[in-house]
Amino acid sequence: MDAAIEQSNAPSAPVWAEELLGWFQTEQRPFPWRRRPQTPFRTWVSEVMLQQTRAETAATYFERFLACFPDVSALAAASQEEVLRVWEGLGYYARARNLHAAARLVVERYGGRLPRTECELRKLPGLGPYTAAAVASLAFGEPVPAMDGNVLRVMARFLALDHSVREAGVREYIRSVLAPVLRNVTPGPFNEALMELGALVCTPRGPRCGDCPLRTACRAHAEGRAAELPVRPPRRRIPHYAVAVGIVWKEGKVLIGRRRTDRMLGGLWEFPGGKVEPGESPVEAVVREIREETGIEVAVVDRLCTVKHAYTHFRVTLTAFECRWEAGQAVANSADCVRWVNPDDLADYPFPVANRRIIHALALRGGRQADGAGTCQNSSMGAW
DNA sequence: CAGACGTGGCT
DNA sequence: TAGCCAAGTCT
Repeated sequence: MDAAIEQSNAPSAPVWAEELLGWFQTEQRPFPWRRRPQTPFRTWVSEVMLQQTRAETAATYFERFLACFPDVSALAAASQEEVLRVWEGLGYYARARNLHAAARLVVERYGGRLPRTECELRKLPGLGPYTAAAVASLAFGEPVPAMDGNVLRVMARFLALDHSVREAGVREYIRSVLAPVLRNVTPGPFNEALMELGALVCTPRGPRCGDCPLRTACRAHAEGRAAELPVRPPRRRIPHYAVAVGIVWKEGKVLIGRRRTDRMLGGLWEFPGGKVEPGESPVEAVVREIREETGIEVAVVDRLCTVKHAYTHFRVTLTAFECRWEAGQAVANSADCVRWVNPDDLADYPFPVANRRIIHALALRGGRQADGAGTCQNSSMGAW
């Protein structure tokens, strides 16, 4: 027909974008952050929780977190420790520390109101390229693409890109494709729809192209290689460490230390201990590590449990020993601070999951370690 | 820019 | 079992 007439119309969204929005309307999952009230704060919290985290996992934490901290003011008024306690088990604890710090900034600098633009949001700690765009578009309707792992994968297939989406140039290209579309759709739902499509249909492995609203426009599908894209870099092998930790008893209390905030698991508490060095037994290691870390002398009384745990870039086998304080005053040589606490109060402190398992084993064992009670009678000690 | 940074689920 | 993966950010 007459192309000139078509061009004279106001720009409209491509057909595939409308198909996507229609699909999202019927197929989206009912997550708590999609229910009312949809405040910017709730959107922000959900986006941070969803970083590198399954939506089902984030959902359970989301409800509890919002019950504890219903708005920016409540979060800003809380202590970092309270926030970490609620975040415990969700991982990537820098997210919680940054979220808390950002809430305080919002109260101090923005009168308790979240900034409304991607550009301003980007200045807050914990809001990177993705989250700033996500909050700006979902909460405030700014027409900017929110490009998370789902969107990058969907678009790498949609456009049949042969280069890794980790390359900055590839991301910029995808942005250049999406940016004009965003101006002709409702930005929030469109961004959410693209992510939901990646989560439900255009999955990393075994994409369900038969159910995809974009299949007629998808280049990878047309070429029969949706499952082969996007190209992935090879994974590195991760090391495995043996770690020994001590539950050190003194006058009915046990010793814990808080990890420095700039380290892994920063701000969380843990039992003292450390890596078992080559040629060293776990018992020798725990005595040495506790001496180095806290300055006290301990004697190993019993083995409590062994916990295997996989972190992102290494694995550990943790062996926990019950120990008796022998001499010295505990000081924080490597920790942020150390504290003797009643074992019943361990529930009040944020601990990493591996340490929480040790606490669980301690509770199952029952009883208390009386001072001076318990000697190293276990005949299997030599095997440790 | 590559590596650090958690955890649980699935294969 | 061990690896891969899940709505990234920071340095």
